[in-house]
Amino acid sequence: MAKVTLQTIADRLGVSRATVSYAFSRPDQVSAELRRRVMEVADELGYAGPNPTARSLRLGRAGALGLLFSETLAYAFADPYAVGFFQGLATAAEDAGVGLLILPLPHGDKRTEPVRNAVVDAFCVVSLPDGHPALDEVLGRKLPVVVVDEPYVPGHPFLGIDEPAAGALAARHVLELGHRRLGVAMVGLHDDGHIGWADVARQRAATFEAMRGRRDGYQAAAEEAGVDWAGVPFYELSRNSREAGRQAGHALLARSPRPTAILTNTDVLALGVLDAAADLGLDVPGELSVVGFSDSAAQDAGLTTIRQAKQEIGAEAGRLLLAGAPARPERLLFPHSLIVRASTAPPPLERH
Amino acid sequence: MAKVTLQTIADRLGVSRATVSYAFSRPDQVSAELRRRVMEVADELGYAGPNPTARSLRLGRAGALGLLFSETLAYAFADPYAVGFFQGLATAAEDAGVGLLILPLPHGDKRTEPVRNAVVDAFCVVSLPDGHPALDEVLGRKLPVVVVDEPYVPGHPFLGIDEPAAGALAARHVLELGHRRLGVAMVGLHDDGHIGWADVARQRAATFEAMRGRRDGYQAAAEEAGVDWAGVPFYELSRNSREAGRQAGHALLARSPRPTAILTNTDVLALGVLDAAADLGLDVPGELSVVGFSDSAAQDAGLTTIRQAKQEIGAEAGRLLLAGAPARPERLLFPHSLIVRASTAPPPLERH
DNA sequence: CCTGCCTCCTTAATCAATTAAGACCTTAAT
DNA sequence: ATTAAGGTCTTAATTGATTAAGGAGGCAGG
Repeated sequence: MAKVTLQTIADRLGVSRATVSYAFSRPDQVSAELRRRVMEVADELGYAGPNPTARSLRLGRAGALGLLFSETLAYAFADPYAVGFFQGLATAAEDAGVGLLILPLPHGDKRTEPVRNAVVDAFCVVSLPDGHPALDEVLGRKLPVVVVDEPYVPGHPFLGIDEPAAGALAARHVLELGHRRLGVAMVGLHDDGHIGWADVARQRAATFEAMRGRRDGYQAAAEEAGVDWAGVPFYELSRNSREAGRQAGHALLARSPRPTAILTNTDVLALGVLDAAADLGLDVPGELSVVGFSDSAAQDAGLTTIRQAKQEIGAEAGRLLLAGAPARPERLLFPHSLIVRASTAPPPLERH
Repeated sequence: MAKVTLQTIADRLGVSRATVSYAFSRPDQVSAELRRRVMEVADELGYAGPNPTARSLRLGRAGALGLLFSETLAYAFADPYAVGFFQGLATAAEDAGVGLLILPLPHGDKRTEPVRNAVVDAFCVVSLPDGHPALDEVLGRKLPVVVVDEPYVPGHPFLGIDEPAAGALAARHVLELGHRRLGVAMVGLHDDGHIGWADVARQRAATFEAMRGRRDGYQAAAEEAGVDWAGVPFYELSRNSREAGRQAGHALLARSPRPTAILTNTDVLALGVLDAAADLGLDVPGELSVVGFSDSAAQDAGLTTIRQAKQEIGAEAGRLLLAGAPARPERLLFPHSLIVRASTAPPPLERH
């Protein structure tokens, strides 16, 4: 079965290729009778319709939006925050009738061919660490780009929240409740797979801008309240999973003196910290307060968290990229808010 | 800024287009010195690299896998079963270095251009109702296709579980515990948005093959145990959400006599039924048993459910499509198993 | 009969690359 | 001096479509 193209059909009918093309894509340009015959022959020969790649080439549009995640896809789909963002973006893509091309970025691997070869009209970059090679590759494509959450790339629209402000809001909440012995569990600061305590220098050196900003907010609020940040135990994770959160929880809760409030930068991590507290028979919020982030998995667990407009961000990213006119390079900050649920309360009274 | 192509660079350097192409894609075919100059000029002119569409056309490979869902994307991402499947497929795509092109299929709309124009090497179709127009469109593309869950398309590989057997397994579990008054809540039977009671005729006429099979399993097990199926209240939903499950739960639990066991075809629905039970102050499993499906959201809630190998199915689908050699059109059934947790128990004793 | 206007179709340029085959020059071996 | 072998670049065919411009024929109106 040789390849069937427009030309094959044209030859069969003794007409020109152009005519066959018109029969498919502009029926009014061709007599009904001939069109019928074209379709008949196409059917007979098993023609698969105008080749989309050739069509794309000629028309100069790919009909797809490229999507880049730092994490492997398997992991990205597991993160409720990412899923929320996806939903928003997908809705925008749907409205525009374009596909969403999800590009894999294998972990350590530096293969960026998928980005170089992606047949897309624009890129949406989500949470790439500072200086990730794929980002250069994307910018090299000279297509419209928006960046979500991180990193900020001058000259392209940026969508996200005011991370330091959001972090400070979370921290201030427990500080205002009276907590002074804080603990922090964070994921997504570095790319190196490190798990364990992180000192202030390492915290500051985080390669992921958004998380770095979030942490800066924690610290600023703590210092504002007179808490010495260097004394705050800070546990770093490499995977955003409930199990990882539990591990961090155990590490933090084993400290003496034990923290009375733990800040986490994802809800999933916070759930794990709650697991750890349960393991130790600690009452939440009586003996321990826990704050999550994103309001992605928090509701059922009664978790206090920071809500961010995931879906709105995704939808707006899609809209910017599909609008036709190139978007102005603005820094668009979306609202966030503190959602107080049942995982935070004033600290237990000190014993004397 | 005019368009920059290989030719632009070639003209600038007074060499042929072929040479420039070689400089980019086969460095060993060109002297180091010339290659350096090519790169220099490319940089200077702001060349974005070989056009992926043209490249795709020439090479005859798109570097992407098309993915089709019946649901809108926003909804698909919200379903934990779908997410699990995604993860498996994404991993396979990642390994092969190809992208995943997610194609939108707007709800009622019959626009199938996205499928016609998708630049992909193969399609993976997931859970399309019988006779969905997009399926014809996909088959018309004459590319490799695998179908997951439904519908079965002769001539193409099919991946899924033995739905009637899995359904029967779920039903048999509660029947063996002694339940005789069953209730059923199902989603994804029809495409018409109907919410409410469904009689046997309507149940049988379901356009989604997998769910139809699952239901057949329920009925077979019930009749095997001597339960009259026509007397089993059957509530149909159009959305797979916790809230929908709650609605179905209330409808079913308001029946007299009240069912002692409720079968649902998704875990999310089952959670909603548990909510309804809680609303009514019913003890689960003391007064009511609930069975979910998929083991996607069941663990934390202690839900008895049927586990299916979501990720494995996704991974295998990817492998089949990316293997190079066309896959044999087999019906691949993956294992499923009953996971008994805390939501099922023998029915309460009858009062006299 | 001539003109103008449709309708239907063809011609040919264009989109932006890849790559087998061949030309040309230099160097090394016989 | 002759031949072979490399290295470097060019020629030209190929991938599969879209579409502006133009031509041929039919038909109506002046």
